[in-house]
Amino acid sequence: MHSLELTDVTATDACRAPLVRDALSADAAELLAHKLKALADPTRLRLLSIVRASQGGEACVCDLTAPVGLSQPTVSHHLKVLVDAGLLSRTKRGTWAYYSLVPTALVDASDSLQSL
Amino acid sequence: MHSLELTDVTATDACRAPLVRDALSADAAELLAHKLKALADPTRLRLLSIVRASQGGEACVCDLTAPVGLSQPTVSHHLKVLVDAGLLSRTKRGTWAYYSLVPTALVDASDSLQSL
DNA sequence: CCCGTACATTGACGGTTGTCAATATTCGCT
DNA sequence: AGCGAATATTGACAACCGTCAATGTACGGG
Repeated sequence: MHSLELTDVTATDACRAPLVRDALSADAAELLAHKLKALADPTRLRLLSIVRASQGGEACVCDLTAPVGLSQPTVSHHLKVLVDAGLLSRTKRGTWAYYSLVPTALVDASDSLQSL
Repeated sequence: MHSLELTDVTATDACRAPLVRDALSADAAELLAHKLKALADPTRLRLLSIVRASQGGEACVCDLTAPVGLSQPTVSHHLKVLVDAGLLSRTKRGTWAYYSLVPTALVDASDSLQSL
């Protein structure tokens, strides 16, 4: 009845801890890391937070430079990074560019983290 | 009775979107960014995932180098980053160093993200 | 006591990143 | 048409980051 006793082995003297369930694939890791990299900067976190806290859930660049205390090109750069990562969306009205949160983006990233 | 009408202003022709609630402080942003920076790397995400998926919730360095395909010093470096960020804990047993997830660390980071 | 094994640390090197000044672009207004 | 304001893009530079080879450290077994 005990035909396949091939399992185990490797156990005794070494470390070899087998996986109980499968881990993140290299591709999935690369993808998630890219999104997290966009979030892993204090300035960008504040920009996201300010946009989220703004009336109507949107803000233009001129609203954002003063609070973070950085030059306009730098702020534009950070906003571009956030847009490219799918966290912010950009709408141009007249001369102004309004940025707002992509609805489920933060929750999605957050979920990916918990189910690592 | 209406002695200080100095407020408002700035409203009409410009963008000036007022904040509905307060945004992340610079200090809080710096703190969260530090933790996210530790997470924002594909190799470190995979290391976390493998540790989590390992039997007993722990793994030693020799279990981790092969799956990620990097040199032992590099893996040790990444593990140190994760420990310093409070995401992993290290226990030495004999010659081996066992790494395991800090219980609520991932959930905490995840919560911080959602309540940006 | 010495050897081998598991892991950490150091030093070096190329690639990436955050920042700004300068410049370009786009749009509304007169 | 032309000007000014809001934003984007470019180029440059210093700082940081991921990686490895080489070396150091600590532990267990003969």
